[in-house]
Amino acid sequence: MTAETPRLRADARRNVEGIRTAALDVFRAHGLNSPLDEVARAAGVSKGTIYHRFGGRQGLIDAVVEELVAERITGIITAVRDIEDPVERFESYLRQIWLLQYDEPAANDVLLRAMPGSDPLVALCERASEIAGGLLAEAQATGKVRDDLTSEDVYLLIWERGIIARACTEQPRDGYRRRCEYTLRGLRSGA
Amino acid sequence: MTAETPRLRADARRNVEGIRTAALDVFRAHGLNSPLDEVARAAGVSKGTIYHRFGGRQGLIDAVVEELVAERITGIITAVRDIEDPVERFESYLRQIWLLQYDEPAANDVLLRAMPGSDPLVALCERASEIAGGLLAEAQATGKVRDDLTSEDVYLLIWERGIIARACTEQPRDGYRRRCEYTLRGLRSGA
DNA sequence: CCGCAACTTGAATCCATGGTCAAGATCGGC
DNA sequence: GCCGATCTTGACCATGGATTCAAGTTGCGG
Repeated sequence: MTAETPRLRADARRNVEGIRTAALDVFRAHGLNSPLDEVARAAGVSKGTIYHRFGGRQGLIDAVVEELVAERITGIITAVRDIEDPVERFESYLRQIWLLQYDEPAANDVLLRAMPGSDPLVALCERASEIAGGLLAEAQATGKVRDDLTSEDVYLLIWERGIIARACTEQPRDGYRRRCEYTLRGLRSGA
Repeated sequence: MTAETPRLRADARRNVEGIRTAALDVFRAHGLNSPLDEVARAAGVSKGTIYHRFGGRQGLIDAVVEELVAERITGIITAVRDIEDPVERFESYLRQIWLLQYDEPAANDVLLRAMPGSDPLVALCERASEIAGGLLAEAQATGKVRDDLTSEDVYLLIWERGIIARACTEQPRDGYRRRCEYTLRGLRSGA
């Protein structure tokens, strides 16, 4: 694993690292659809180099996604496990995912399945979806969460938030968060 | 008012009408950002003619917006007036606006204030916002609607729905509607 | 019917982005 | 140090939409 490829020339290795770093910055700030030109500029190379080294946007994303996003999402998944109350657990999961979508455009792109070509991403999304389904079922079992809510709904609620978060750059985080709470509140069983 | 402009030649008048009609169709179907090419094709003229006659997208929009959208929105406003229960009235207003946003991309563009240059649109939006504020206040007075909800929130809830509706083309109307209900439900006072 | 003003056209320009590639620059083994 | 293999560059093409305008077409008053 340390040297599967014939080994790169020193300058190439330096560039690969520089590009990865730049991509992390740019993607974090503006999402996975940022112009590659911008990444190139940030890395101090020309975009041709990115295509040469990573084969295009998809390859570049694959090369940084783990560090960029995966740990954030798995972090939420594990953090939520410790919560006792199933309702609390379910709501906390959604809340955190929704905030992640606001805070990290790149994570948002991943959750929106904006990159259907990337295997690790798809896997991650599916894992998250399954988890959400489980949390939902447990929460519903308490009778405190609407039972007409489906896994599909939850997926779509996340999708909707993603769309919003994308457009939200200007909007203050606090209002966003509050409106998330309203929706969350609406998922509880009726009075 | 019948003939302020020197009077158009017959073919020009015919074209103006044709373009207006085509624009109504196209805008209704794909929103106010549809390529002008498409409008031109539908009208059987070249896009140059649209620029010549209307001075560009903005002018074209101004020329059709009344017929396109205004009556839909004012229709909702008046329809809602007859509802007795303030809570019901408020919720019905939101519900109908949200569905309008799904059903008519053009109306949605208007509500999203996507065209800040057009006076009648801005006026219409402001009127709608005021109405919404009033409905909210009355609904809150019953104690059945969260009193931490602000007019600003309501505006933003509509904005959020608009963003979603824009991206929603594929999504079934029914799910959209259901998720609207969830949010609506979340606006009621807590248990 | 003429002839000009009014109209229309579509080719041209611009912009922003994704993506490619021949040619020149540089590394590093010998 | 030399020279070929490896890298990088930046100019180039393509796409899709907005916008303009010179040149050609057409209505219509006289």
